[in-house]
Amino acid sequence: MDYSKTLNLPKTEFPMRANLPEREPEILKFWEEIDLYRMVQQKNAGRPKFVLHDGPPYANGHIHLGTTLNKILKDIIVKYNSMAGNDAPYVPGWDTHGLPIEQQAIKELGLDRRAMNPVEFRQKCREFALKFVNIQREEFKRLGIGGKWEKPYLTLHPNYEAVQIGVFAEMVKRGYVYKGLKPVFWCAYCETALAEAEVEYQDKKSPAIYVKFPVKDGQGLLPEENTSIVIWTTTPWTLISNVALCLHPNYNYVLIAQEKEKYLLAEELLSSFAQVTGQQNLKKIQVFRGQELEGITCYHPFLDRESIVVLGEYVTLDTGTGCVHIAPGHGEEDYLVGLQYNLPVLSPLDDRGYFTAEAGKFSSRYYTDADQEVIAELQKGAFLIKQETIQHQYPHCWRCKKPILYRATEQWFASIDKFREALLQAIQQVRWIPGWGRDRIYNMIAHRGDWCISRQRIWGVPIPIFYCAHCGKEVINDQTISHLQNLFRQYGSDVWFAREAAELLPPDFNCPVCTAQEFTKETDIMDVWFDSGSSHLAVLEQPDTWPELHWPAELYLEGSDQHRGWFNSSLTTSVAVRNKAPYKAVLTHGFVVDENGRKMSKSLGNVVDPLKVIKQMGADILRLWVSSADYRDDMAVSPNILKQVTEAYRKIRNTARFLLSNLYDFNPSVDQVNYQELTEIDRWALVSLQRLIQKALKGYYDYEYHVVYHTIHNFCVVDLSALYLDMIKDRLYTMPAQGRERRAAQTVLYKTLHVLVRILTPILAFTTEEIWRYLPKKEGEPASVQLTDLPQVKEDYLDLELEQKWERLLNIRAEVTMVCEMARQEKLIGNSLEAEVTLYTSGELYDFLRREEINLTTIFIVSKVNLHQLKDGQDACPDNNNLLPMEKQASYLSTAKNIPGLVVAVRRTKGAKCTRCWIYNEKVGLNAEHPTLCPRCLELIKTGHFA
RNA sequence: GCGCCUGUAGCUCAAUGGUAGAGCGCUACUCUUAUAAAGUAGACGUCCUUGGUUCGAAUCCAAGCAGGCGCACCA
Repeated sequence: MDYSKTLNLPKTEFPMRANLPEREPEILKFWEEIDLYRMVQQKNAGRPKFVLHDGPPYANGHIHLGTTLNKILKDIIVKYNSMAGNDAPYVPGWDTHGLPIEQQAIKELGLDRRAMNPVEFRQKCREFALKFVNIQREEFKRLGIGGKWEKPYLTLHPNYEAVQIGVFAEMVKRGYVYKGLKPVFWCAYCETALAEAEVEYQDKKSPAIYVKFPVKDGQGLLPEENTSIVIWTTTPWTLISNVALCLHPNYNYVLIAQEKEKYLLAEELLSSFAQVTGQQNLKKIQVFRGQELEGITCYHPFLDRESIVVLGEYVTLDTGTGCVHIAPGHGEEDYLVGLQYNLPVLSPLDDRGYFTAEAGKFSSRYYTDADQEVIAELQKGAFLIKQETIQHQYPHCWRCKKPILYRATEQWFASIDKFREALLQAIQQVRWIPGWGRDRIYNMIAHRGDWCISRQRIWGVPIPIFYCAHCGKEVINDQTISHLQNLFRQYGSDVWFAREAAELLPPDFNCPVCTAQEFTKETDIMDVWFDSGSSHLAVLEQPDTWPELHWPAELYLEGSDQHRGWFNSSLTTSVAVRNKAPYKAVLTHGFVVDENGRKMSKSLGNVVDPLKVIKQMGADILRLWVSSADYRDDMAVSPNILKQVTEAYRKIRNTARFLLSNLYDFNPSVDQVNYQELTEIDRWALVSLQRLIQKALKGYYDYEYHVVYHTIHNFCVVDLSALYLDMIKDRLYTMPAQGRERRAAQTVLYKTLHVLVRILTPILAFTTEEIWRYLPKKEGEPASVQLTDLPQVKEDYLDLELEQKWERLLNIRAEVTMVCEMARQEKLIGNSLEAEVTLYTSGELYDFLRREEINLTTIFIVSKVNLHQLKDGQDACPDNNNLLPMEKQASYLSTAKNIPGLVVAVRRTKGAKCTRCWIYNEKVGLNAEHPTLCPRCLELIKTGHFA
């Protein structure tokens, strides 16, 4: 007879193979059909708000692994909060303005922006940006990210722009904005000022020259005759704008003589100077302290101009001569020194990098071409000591990759100094995770210069300032701004480019200064960092559009590079107009690197494309990867690592599948067994489950998802797969289907899966939904697992005494399985059910085992366990005299090392295998009708009590 | 160059200053009633390096190396 028909073997439709690339889109469709995000919001209405404000990715390409990591982390946080008693809305956003989009639009659409009218050009940029918003939106959704995708925020939305110019105006009102002539990074090719963030450093070859500045007035310290201060520069063209020479106040400068000439330079650089220039026989005449020489004047070598000696701490001695030529119009530090000494700022260059008439004989030359002319000019006057070519790192435009220059132009600035203290104080009110983020942004703010807000570009939000055509005064006030805001809300910022100034001002508007009625408008637009930096007001505080949000946000979460970026610009605008940070906490993550810790780059060939991973393995694999590692550090990814993640995924999935397959006939509403009626093994499983909940919830709470991952994975592998599930198989398969014993095990399986599926939901969004569909439901349970709440620890299940006892039992079990393995190696047994185990022990341990005796075969999963008490004084050393005669032939192991006082002996059981339950029993064969059954199975079959 | 962070088994992570652990992967074995599953066992570590503090250092300190991020690469 085939007794397997009388067993309750596992059964489920839940597929073992995930086939995520095909299954996930189905689930996505389901979520859309039921409008899951809205349902989650409804479920959480009235709960405490947890607003995670989305940092807007830039809409100019497909998503990459960095944005994937960021968005998945955000989604885990939002899903966790949504299931942990909070109302956690998520409004995604995009950064849609700026130079990169302009340039890509130009390139991809073949536009000539000079030939187009600005409104038309902006339309193309908008289309380009919106195209990628749509692409990225679908890509993010595919990752399982939940949010208000149908109503995201875009920095190009009319209302957003209106709020943004309001922020700017408020800053003007508070006196934080000024127009200044200041050197900024300038790209002559792109014809615009660049933000610091838009600059990258690359190798460049430059001429390096040593130049003589003849002393005009040595102030009694330096002789004037044939005496020069020697400077070194790698940008000869900037000499045209030279107005000073800078020395370090505390360095020694030496006056040396070579033949008739005398040179002044830093003492420490004398030898390198001699070497480079090939000058020999240099005689030291006198040594000065830099600060002594302040105020000495020199002749400009080829212009009719004086150059004065000034002092600066920033002068270094690594290259050059320790004497730095100063052109305040062409360098940040030059400019600062210039301010200190009230030096003129010369910057005779136009937007395209050509010298203006102001440059005299150099006018209309391209600035780099002027290098040679300057050198020629120096040679002509014998002011050039030496020329060489050096390779150094030089700032380049991040878009066109061309070298850039420093150029003083009229720009609008935010004066950080005016509210730096407030910024620093606001930083102290924020929780920075990890803690070092605070120091990082604090130091950054403490040292940053003024914020250059202007960009000489088209695709952005205009700086909303008018100029009186009569008196030239700039005009911006509540009246003009609120009028403009209305226009922006109606027409978007395009209106600024489409209309003349008069059509942008309130009717009959007069200049507040001179009452004139004619105006021009500012042509600069704002830095895109001002766009995204205004999002906290343009999004969080717009109840008409997003009533679910509030200001300030509970959390910002971005990569650690955003300390200088979005965290910074958002803080700046927020403190400027609200005196407070826009976020209560800031969490940062590291960057994606390869398995060797190197950054991803095309040239290294180590780039992992998330879209490919989704196609090949599924989004849940990416989500599990994000959860698997500690993101506060850099996150490594490689095919090998993804493979490992996939293995873990399979284990989790298959564990869930096994639980499901044993719940096929279980109705939680009627079949659950009371705690009091559970076996000890079951209760122990529930203790383990509580430990899982504890650890996982703490991991979520602490933003440590790798702890959650490891805890869950470990639980599946050890507590369930290796222990509990293995131990209860007999009960599940062979005992009466509806009997208390089997229902007890099923009760635990059910509770376990119900916990597992929920506690995994923030991470494995798709798979948990799939599991949820198969899970036996009680009435009233929601259609999506995301509409449930996370499990809580049930204190009643935390039986500490039981837990301790089981720790001991499992240690003994480990010992037994090891001895079984030895027996197996010796081909004494195969399946552990072929083993009969004898435990030799005494004293307390014997008493302990005696009390647990009935459970031991189940725990060890063997057919028989004998307990043998050693006599007093006998120890449990592997002394054959201690063993029963039959065990002398058996495989055995002393375990004095691991479990003192215990010897485990294993032999092949004498009984025969019951063909129903596979347990070996000496009484198999006694019944003629069922000669292959053990007494237990016989009883069940005879009474028909197995269904 | 400067600042911050990181550096434990092939991988992902643990380890109040007290004999370095887990899981995965790998190898071998077992099972065939979770089966493109499941169980058991085994091997695998100069805890980045070098100094120092300490009775004792993966852990504290210093220097260095490697990687990441940021600042600056100036003249």
